[in-house]
Amino acid sequence: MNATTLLHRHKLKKTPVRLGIINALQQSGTPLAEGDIRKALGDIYDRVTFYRSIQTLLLSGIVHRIVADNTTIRYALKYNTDGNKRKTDHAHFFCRRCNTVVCLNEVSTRKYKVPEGFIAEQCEVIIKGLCNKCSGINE
Amino acid sequence: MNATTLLHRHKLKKTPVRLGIINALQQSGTPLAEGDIRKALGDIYDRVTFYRSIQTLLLSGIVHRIVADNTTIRYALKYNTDGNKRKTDHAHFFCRRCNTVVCLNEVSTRKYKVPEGFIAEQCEVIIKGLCNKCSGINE
DNA sequence: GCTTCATTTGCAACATTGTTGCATATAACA
DNA sequence: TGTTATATGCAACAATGTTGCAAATGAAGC
Repeated sequence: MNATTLLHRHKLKKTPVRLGIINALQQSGTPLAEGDIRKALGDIYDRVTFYRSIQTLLLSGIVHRIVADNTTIRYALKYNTDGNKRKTDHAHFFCRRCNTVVCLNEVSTRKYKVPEGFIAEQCEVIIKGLCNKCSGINE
Repeated sequence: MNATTLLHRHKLKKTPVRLGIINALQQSGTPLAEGDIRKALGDIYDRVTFYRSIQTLLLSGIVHRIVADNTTIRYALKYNTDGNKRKTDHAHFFCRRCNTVVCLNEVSTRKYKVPEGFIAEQCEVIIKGLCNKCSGINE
């Protein structure tokens, strides 16, 4: 599904930044950081504009934010290229060597039992280690 | 186990900031943010000093950092008051209403299967929702 | 295509979390 | 008590994000 349709379905105005963000995320296999996305858009948009646009996309459920670490924030589309919504409850992998974040779409997060009186609404799982490209490299 | 012994066992100098951080975390039931800890120490130490001290405690394995959200960072002791090391692989709960973070010591993180070639070293689980104090409150 | 108007954007400023360099102060040990 | 490696404070900077306000623009109707 293309960016225009996606925005239209969510009743959002078709602005160049939003289109650019969606396209950049669609073209990238992995979740991207603010810097990556703005660079992909040619570094012509203000940081504030990026943050407001990504906020809109987050609230609309087009994009989700992955906080792998306090300084490692990535954004990923919630839609596959075929336009189907991805499973949202998947784990994420963070490679400590190349800093890449990978959506492990096939790894569902488990249900955890919380103490009496607590209400669990959401669960985030970040697995840290070495990715397939870095695990073979001697350090 | 008192703060002095803890530092001594880890071959760390006994400085007022380190002692203060450990005492503040020991006295608090829940993980604390930078601001909470520095306030508990009377707001007399520089932020840089706090960060360098907490870094030392993190590297020594006395303390661990919980990143519930990019703007919600908390620190907690890895030792119980009896001096025994806590299980480190426990889930954390983040209350979206009162912003409290709770170590769910009795909730162990599960083992997740990662794709071929990936090496999982660590796993962080953050469960978000309402804590026992906030779940009963009508909003 | 043009007008209108709500929405978006850019700029300036500020907040939070964290780091680095360098000079000074201090804990620990002999 | 003196020595020395380590800790601290201050100034500066970086990354991530937010808010206010004026100017620009997308979308819808005519």
